[in-house]
Amino acid sequence: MSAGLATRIVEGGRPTPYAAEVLAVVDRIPRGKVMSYGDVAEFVGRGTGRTVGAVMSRYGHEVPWHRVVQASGGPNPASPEEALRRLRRDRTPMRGDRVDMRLARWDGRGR
DNA sequence: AGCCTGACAGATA
DNA sequence: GTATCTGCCAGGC
Repeated sequence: MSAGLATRIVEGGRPTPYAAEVLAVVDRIPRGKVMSYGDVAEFVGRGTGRTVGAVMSRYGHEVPWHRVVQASGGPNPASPEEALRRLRRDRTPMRGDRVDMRLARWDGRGR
């Protein structure tokens, strides 16, 4: 069985330049705001939601990972319960178990 | 250089 | 609301 991208995206345990850019953006998302995987890719200027997800699966623990959500507002699929707790703690605008993207989406400005 | 794998997203039924 | 399908692209092999 071969390792997936999530475990292969790094080399020598160090983030690739792309991974570092993704992490830098995620690290700046303010409390109460979120970005979708696709939003992060767009903001970084390369990659797609999939590649951002690959970075998050390997390095999520180093940043406010719960603030990266699905475009639908759905929480992090790896730890949805914990993600929801943290989002509520952040006072993120929610609609049930989904983030209200209209109110909570961060445009990358400020901070 | 080519193939493969994804913590995605939009379109469609 | 759900289920499929298709395009996407970085990175490891």
